[in-house]
Amino acid sequence: MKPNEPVLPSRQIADDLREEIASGQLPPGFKLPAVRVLAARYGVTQGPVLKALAALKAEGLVNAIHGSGVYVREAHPVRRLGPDRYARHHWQATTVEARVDGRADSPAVIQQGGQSQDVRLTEADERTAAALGIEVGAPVYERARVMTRDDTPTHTMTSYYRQADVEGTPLVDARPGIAGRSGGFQVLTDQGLPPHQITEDLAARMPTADEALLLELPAGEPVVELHRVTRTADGRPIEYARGIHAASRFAWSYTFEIPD
Amino acid sequence: MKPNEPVLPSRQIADDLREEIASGQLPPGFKLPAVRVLAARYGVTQGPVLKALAALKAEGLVNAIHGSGVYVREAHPVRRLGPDRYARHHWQATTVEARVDGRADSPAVIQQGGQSQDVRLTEADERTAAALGIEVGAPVYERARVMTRDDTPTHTMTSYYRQADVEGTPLVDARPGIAGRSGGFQVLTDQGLPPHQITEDLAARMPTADEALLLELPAGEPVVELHRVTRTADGRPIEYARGIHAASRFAWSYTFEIPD
DNA sequence: TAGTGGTCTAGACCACTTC
DNA sequence: AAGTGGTCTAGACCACTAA
Repeated sequence: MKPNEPVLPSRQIADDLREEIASGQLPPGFKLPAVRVLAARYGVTQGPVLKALAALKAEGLVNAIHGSGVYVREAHPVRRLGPDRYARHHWQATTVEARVDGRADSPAVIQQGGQSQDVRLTEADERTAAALGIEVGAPVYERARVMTRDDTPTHTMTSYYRQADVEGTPLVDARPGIAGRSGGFQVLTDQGLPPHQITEDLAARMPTADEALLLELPAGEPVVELHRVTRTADGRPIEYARGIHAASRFAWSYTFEIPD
Repeated sequence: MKPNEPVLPSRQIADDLREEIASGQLPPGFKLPAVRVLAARYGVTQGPVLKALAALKAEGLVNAIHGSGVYVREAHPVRRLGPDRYARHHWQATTVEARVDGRADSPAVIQQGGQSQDVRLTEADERTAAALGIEVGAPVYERARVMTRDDTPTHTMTSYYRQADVEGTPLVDARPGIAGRSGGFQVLTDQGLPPHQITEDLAARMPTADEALLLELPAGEPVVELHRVTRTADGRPIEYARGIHAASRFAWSYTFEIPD
């Protein structure tokens, strides 16, 4: 028993607001009372109120816009990622066309979301080398993408390929729209390296400052780091990719048989 | 260009400490200078220093112990979870014995970690019912466990079974140690319901207050919520489980073939 | 320009740990 | 008892937003 739990104002304020948000009394998009108003209501100074709001921001419940107000956050739909997203019929037929119109929001490209692309030749770091079965420092093509949905970034995905595997293909054409959205698999197939098997490694953590900025993450939103190694039927690695996902926007699903 | 980025003391302090931790200058377990010392060093009051420390705590980099000091957090070893952990040879042979000695730390049971167990008969909620293919409110056995490693809890795992599937088996014996560690699969096999296929759904988020308390999570540590449905070879669901994992202690790995 | 979120000072006070 | 993290007051000030 803790009979004399002291009532911390900042804690009380946070709890009250959390409750009002959960109950729908403060619906998404709703503007909270001003800091000074809340302070007066609870008979405290600004400090504790700001502390309470910081906690709610850390929980991703509210979103403060500087000179404007504090708003209840809109809930984002969760996208469920299963093996189906790699299904052959998604990319098999898709001839890789050169969309050189440059419109980043070209409907054919974005398909429920856009992406930027940045291709460069670089050297394999330790993990990339291990995944692709090459030596550290060997030349690899890096294809960095930032995926967007509803005009806000949802995740990054940076792929690495052995230089020889993709040299001269549309994949290493830096123009935006080229080989977007799984086009990579089609290109590899054209190169005689059809993808067959995928290994995905997942881990969750808090974002670095850079990641939080890039993905426009609210304070207190974790990320999921995903590492993917794609291999041909005979086990040869052809792509290593690592992505950072805003955790609240995704769920992963895997089905497998129990091994012996 | 932002030439005149103002230097916020709290930001500066956090950045400096973060850098010193990353560089190993402040190794894990090391005690940081006292709040008042840092304040004097930077020529500020306690406020900004506490704010900086709050940020580091939120990132999981440091751990404050009240009257004692602020310490650089120890890194825990990461356990990699692949399908192998369900392999038959792990539980097939393991005859389910009744370990009624009551010693929770009996070596045969803990096997690199302990677990508590709590069994009760309850009613299926919506998700459980959907997973097990039964009606909402139907009776199910709930087997709640808290897994421990190095004397600190790492994750919870709560399984649900149709009442008829496990009635009278060691699984529903609440005595600790009974049917621990995957013993559930052996029991189901004995019941003529050998597990064959598993579907796992994962999502990451910040913990609720309850979860943070139960798992002794430091501020700023996310959790991974895992839902598992186990089925027999003919697709009949026999177990639904949901677990909460301390994110920093696990990584998940899945390998699958690209579908058509 | 008025109202907003946000940072900060200077100091008081409390709770906890360590010696 | 001394030192620690942590919350709070009262008020100043700044940066941003909206009308």
